[in-house]
Amino acid sequence: MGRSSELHGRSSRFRLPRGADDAGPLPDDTGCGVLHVDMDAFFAAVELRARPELVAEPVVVAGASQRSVVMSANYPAREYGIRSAMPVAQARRLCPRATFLTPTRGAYSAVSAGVMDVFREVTPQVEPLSLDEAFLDVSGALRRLNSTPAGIAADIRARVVAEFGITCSVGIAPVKFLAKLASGLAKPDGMVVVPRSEVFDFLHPLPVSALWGVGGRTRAALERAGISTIGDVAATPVSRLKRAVGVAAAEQMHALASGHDPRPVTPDSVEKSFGAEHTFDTDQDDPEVLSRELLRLSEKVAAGIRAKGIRARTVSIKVRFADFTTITRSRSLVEPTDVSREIHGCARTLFTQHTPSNALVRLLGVRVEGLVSEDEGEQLSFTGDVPRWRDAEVAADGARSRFGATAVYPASLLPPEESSEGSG
DNA sequence: TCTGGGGTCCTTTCCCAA
DNA sequence: TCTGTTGGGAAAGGACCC
Repeated sequence: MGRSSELHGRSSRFRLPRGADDAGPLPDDTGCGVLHVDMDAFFAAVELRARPELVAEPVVVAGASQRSVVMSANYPAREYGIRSAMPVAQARRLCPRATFLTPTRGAYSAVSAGVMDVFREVTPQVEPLSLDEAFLDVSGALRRLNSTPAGIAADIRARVVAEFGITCSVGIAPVKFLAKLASGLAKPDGMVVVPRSEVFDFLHPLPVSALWGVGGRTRAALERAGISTIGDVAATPVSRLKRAVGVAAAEQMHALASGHDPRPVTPDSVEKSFGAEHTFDTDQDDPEVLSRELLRLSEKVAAGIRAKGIRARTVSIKVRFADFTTITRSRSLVEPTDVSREIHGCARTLFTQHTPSNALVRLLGVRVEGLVSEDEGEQLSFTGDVPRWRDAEVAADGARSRFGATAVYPASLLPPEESSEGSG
């Protein structure tokens, strides 16, 4: 999703027209071991399976709150200029007759898991990037499947449509970054091969914003230095790039622009952090509301890491004020924890230390970092009540998994009249 | 126009210890 | 003992991605 639209119209000779993958001859894909598969308008496509009458109409998936943004828009909606991450109010102005659907909890994960299983039948070398996209390294599977990368891509596309009723696009290239660019150009419902011999013809006319890691700020900095295409980046000395964008970005950018991307497809990436955040419908300064939200987020984070069997060493909070300025504050614990009472205690301390009591708050977030597996993070220094709190929270996890997410929660999360009656 | 929620990675700054 | 340097880790924030 995202930036493919600005790339379209360029390098279109690399794109296989719809149907070409099972009809005409496939292009030279020798040495193109990496596939990037990306679902087309994923959330909208999943919703439209249940609403086939809307397929040709503009459809937007977005939250119901006034402050929601577009999560996904189908291609008819995109013709009106609607894009993901756009405020819903703006999307309604662009296309008042569009159908706005609220996301179906759980549906996208289920479809995603099924699609990823299809990929893993092709090769174990599958690296999911998000619910709707993944890299596959098929170089080790060619002989076993007696196929080519483009042939495998065509099979995957056919299976995803047949089994899940949604379309996907595939980029096929020698390295990850090129495969990802190629899938963007393939959208919607197509595939693009970047033959090894034509990497520079494909890459160098593209705008710098097509490079991984180049967003609005970096593009502006590059343009100030007179650099606007990927070919310009490749032709610019690294020392000059470093002055424009910093050391790490310059080195990465120059390598990518030269067609180098040493990153392997890695199936087992380790998570670095886990968090939850919430934007209020209206800005809040009520200490009661803010405190309750901080507890809810801490509970959610703690339950999340317990479910994954991990503990966290560092707790951080995020506070966005009414004027959209945002602070993050963090603190490391003596021992890693997965107990919400401890996470909440730390989050509450950070919040009271760093937020003026009358501040209007737009968003609150709780995140944990420094993750270790449960056995690594054995809590030897537990004192007093902590093990009992942990036992209680684990028991609540069990009840929630059997009776639903709202089965058990702290009394302080109940509306005032209920909590005063002591239920919960 | 009015900006979600989930993440990763990098840079800068500060503090502490050697 | 005092001062300066260096290096590492933690914290904070920014940019970016989907």
